Amino acid sequence: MTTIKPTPVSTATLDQPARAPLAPGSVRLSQPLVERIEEEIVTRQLAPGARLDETELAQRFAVSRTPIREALIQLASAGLVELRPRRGAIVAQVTPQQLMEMFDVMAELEAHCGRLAARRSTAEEQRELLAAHEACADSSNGLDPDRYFYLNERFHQILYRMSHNAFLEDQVRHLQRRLRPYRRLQLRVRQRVSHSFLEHRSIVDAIATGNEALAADLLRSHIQIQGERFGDLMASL
Amino acid sequence: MTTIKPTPVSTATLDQPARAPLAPGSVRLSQPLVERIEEEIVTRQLAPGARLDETELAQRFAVSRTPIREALIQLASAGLVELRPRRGAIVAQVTPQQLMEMFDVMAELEAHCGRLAARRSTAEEQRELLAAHEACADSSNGLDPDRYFYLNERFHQILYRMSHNAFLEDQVRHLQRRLRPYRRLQLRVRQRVSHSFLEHRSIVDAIATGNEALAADLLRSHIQIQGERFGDLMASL
DNA sequence: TCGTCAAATCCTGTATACAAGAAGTTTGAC
DNA sequence: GTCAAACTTCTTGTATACAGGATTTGACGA
Repeated sequence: MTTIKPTPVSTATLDQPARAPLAPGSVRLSQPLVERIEEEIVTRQLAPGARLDETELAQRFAVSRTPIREALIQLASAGLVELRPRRGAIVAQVTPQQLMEMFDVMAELEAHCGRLAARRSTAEEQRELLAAHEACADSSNGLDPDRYFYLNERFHQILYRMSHNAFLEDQVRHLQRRLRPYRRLQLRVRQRVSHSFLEHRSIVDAIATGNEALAADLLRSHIQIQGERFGDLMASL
Repeated sequence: MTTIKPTPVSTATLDQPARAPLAPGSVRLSQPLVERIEEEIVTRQLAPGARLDETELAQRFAVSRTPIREALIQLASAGLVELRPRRGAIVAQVTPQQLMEMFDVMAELEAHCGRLAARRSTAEEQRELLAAHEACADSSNGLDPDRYFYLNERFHQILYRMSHNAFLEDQVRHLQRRLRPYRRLQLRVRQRVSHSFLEHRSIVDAIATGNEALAADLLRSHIQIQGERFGDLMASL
């Protein structure tokens, strides 16, 4: 796995990335509906544990039960919904334990992205990453965490692409999305935004200088902080 | 992430593991049907690129199109099937490039399992792993690769559990299943079985002595070999 | 002979109907 | 008054019907 991918040129936007054809969970089928429900789960409009009545959802979204069921199955596959046979669907309840486990895997995957990015990324991509980092500067004072959250997500997504491993990119993006509400809360912890911004700087440098081990370690720590400082996070819920 | 999980006691069998409630893709809904189709895909009865006609499948499995559709959506979420809107489903075509990418991620995840196992596993679990390794001995001469394949899978699954990270265990098991047909082929490469067996021995030792870095490195190499020596594998197709 | 266009056919996506199981309620007995 | 059992109601899981888009087939023209 040391060869450089021939065609790193991706025209995908960050909001609608060109996914690999095998992208897990990227079922392009009545996608708007899935995304609408997903949005309500991610934003906590539909709280964890809430029952997802098929008939009720069907009425609310003005469709029949069939597409609702199919959407719920997709969301269950993504881990956002729990399907209890013959007893209906509920919004998945994530325990602190599970959350820590997920952050742990996330840290490992991002670390690997960093390692591969340091090994394979082009100068052009590195400039792009730096630009994304610098774009965060204005909102790194912690006054507008939502804006920083968005730009931070952008920064990481560029990093994923730089791994030149579309499968890895897809897996880590899925996890990023799934952890979204918790990452968002995390940024409200005191000083987290400014620290995050500083850490990004070192990450950019490590990748630019091709320091694979350092890039991996920095990214692992960068993500793990969110998992370890977990008391703060749970307290803010 | 250095704390040890309090309850490592798992009564799950290897064939039907007790999955975490958030287990991605573990939608327990008409599961037999999903598994039957999955089996045909994994065993190449349904070859990559083959059209999956809903009506035809419905007739063949003696159900209506509805459960078939729901099964296909689940399989698409798992990456085994590609759903092309309004144009039907086909068995996912995995390019060598994608396969290498998947093996790369697999190597990283298994390496992390090894690291965590070295850190957290109990003496009891380590004995279990050793037993699973020793059970491979009889079929490590390469004369019965299918039997070794099964025992090898068992060995790795015990390892996953030893990470004490149910989410990681689930993710890596999914990938293991998805790469199954290719791993199977890999074992037919000359000397691979005997080498694999020897590598397991070092892995067991590294974990037993709590050497996290070594366990991770050994496992990474152990898996990467399968991805890297891919030329041999493709030639055998 | 090959390419193009059109009609017919097929298949998917969605709605709806129905049956079976789960949950909730009421009634009866102790 | 409390507990249990049976009944009612609700919800899920599956079958089926139908509409609209995709594909295929056939004919016509270059």
